[in-house]
Amino acid sequence: MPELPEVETTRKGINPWLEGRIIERLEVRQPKLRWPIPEDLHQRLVGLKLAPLKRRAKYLLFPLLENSGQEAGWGFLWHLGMSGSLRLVAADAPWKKHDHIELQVAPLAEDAQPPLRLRYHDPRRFGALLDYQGDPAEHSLLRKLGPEPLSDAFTAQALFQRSRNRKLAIKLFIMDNAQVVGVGNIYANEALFLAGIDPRRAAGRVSLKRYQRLVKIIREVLAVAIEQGGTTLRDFVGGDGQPGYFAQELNVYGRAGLPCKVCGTVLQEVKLGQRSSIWCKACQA
DNA sequence: AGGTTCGCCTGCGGGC
DNA sequence: TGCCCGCAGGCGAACC
Repeated sequence: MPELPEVETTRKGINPWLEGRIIERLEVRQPKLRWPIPEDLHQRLVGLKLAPLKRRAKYLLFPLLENSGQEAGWGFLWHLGMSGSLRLVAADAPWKKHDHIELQVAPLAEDAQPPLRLRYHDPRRFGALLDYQGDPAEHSLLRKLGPEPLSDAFTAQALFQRSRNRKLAIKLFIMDNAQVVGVGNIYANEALFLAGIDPRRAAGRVSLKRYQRLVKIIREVLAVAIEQGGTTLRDFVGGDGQPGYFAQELNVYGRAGLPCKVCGTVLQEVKLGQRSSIWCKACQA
């Protein structure tokens, strides 16, 4: 499932092929994603120009410009859900099962390559494609989001303060988008292992010192994953390469019942908020 | 308001 | 080989 590093890698990978181009066509074969794709979106998009793609949390943002280069005052956002991927394909690429959407842009004069199209593939259809008006940060889906994990606004101090008296498990606390965005199940498990914190521990019972360590680790893990994403997911053009997991070594995720890579103790598993949580009872407390 | 559960989906693996 | 079932999971919505 795309976590923040995959979304960021996608943004970097597809932006060079889209930025500055005029939208010629949006083909929606399956409008039923998590929310229906607005019916008239395809009509309203044609003729507008794509500004540089942005990202907020796991949302890809596509701000729009008038042909003149002036801001259009709106744009669209794209969430990949659990199984979504965006790839650039040749114009004659056959539609595969679960290919739902294609965006076609006009090439720039200086584009050497034949025009490519952005194809959205999403078997489980938990993704979303919606328009936003004005400032995307004001959109209802983005408005209440916490800080970006790689920004200065993400601090141990804030996490510590906001967690006081909270009984919620620390793992669920750091997965709460209001505290920090982009920490999905995989990274929550991995970060807590690296920080030596039991995922079940009440967020309010985690010391400032441990939050400092945790914040540092979340930053490092995500930064490394984005770097590696640049390697493993470099090819966004052609091919069949469904973006997979990061090359990064996983210590606990998917390893319940296997020995801890550090101490050999059998890794435990428990459900927290319906998501599997794996930890080492010897290394994490 | 904090905390918990549901529901949207398809692919996959296990049991028979 | 095929069928049924349970499970996975981001995250907003609905609930207590």
